[in-house]
Amino acid sequence: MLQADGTLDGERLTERQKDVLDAALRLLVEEGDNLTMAAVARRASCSKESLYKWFGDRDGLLNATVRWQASKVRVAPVDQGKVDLISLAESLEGFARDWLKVISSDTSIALNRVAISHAGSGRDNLGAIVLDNGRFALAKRLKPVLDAGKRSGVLVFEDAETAFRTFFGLVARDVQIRLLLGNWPGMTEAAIAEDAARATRQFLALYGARKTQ
Amino acid sequence: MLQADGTLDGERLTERQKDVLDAALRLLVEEGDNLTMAAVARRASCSKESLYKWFGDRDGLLNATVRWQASKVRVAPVDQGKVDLISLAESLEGFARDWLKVISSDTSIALNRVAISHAGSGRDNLGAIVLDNGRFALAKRLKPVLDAGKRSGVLVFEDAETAFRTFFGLVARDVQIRLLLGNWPGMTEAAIAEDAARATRQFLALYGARKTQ
DNA sequence: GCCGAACCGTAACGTACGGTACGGTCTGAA
DNA sequence: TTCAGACCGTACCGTACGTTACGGTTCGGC
Repeated sequence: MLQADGTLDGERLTERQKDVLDAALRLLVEEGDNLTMAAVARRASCSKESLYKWFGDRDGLLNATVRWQASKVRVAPVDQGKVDLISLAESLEGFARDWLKVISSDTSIALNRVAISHAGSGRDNLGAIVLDNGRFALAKRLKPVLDAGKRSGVLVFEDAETAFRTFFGLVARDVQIRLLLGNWPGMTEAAIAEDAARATRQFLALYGARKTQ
Repeated sequence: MLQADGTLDGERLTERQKDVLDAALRLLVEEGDNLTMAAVARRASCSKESLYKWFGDRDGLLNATVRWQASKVRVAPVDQGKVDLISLAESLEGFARDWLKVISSDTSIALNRVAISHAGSGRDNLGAIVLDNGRFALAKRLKPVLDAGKRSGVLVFEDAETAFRTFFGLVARDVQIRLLLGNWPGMTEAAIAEDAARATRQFLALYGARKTQ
């Protein structure tokens, strides 16, 4: 079983269980929400009995799988040393690239799909987990950068939250919803880079102190 | 049965069938994808046999329901007469308000959820239908406005598609994905108006010819 | 009034799948 | 050697639900 408090959860998992969750995750990417307990057991070469012993029930398994993937994506905080405009722009562009790469990845799409499918039905909603480790984690990492830019006079805004959300919108646009709905075969590396650059340029045009360049 | 060609489809439906689809739609909003044929029949006061006769199978019923709702949202094209900046801004703001109202509505959330749940599994993907009548329909209505603004010198851009997508991103930001994932109790009328105004302001700051005001 | 079509309500069928039980195997400790 | 625990594989159970079948009712046309 997995602890219910929403705190750190990568712990308390044996290596075997992690392997099983990896198998479940791969299966989730391939088959979507209509995976069966038997299929997971077969893929992971474990017994259904063990699945139920470890994760309680199907919802528990899905929950653990989502948490397991989330715990893998946790990233290091960024350095706030440099605050000039070009380094800030580079930082923003990096964030944009990373985010686009994440939301266009197979696993992100699969996880968001299953979380959306279960929205408002499962007792513990996967949507909150996905959001916490996706959009909200991004905000938590990006806001210090924005604040640093504001303190150093490179950026000007009053509310960091709305500034972040504007950046978010400029980066993501309609990409995520289209991918979730099955549109678009997938974004190439070049398209991601171009989109990130454009979004950064537009964001600086809106929130940059003065167009020094 | 419903014709398979993706053309206009509000036709070929008797009033009775439309009532049934309305009932199915309400049930879809309430219960999500886990609605049962029996529940639809009970809610619509019709027999399961009729459901199967009219719509083939469960997928067919879902498909018809989505198409039915889509056919109801079809809107009139906008007038392109006025092209000065303030009327253009008003027009954009109206689009933004409408779009925010749509994506935060119960039925839109429910339809997107079921379309996402079935992405890549159902033989006819609901995702395409939802996109065609949502994001793509919006683009088709908005682009003439953007082009008119460009011709009259109020807006300056090279590609209408990317301009539209920027506007889309500025309006929607993280609203839709958060709603689909179960976050946010719902946007108030005031918040929608404020967001629409902000998005329009930002879009004009990026694509307006010169800040005449 | 009679007939067939359309339809309602309900009962029944088949099956996929969540969940459980159980026998067999391995391992590590006493 | 033996015992306990963890685990695999598989068979099994119960049920929900998609799908079909059928008797009864309404209704429009002759």
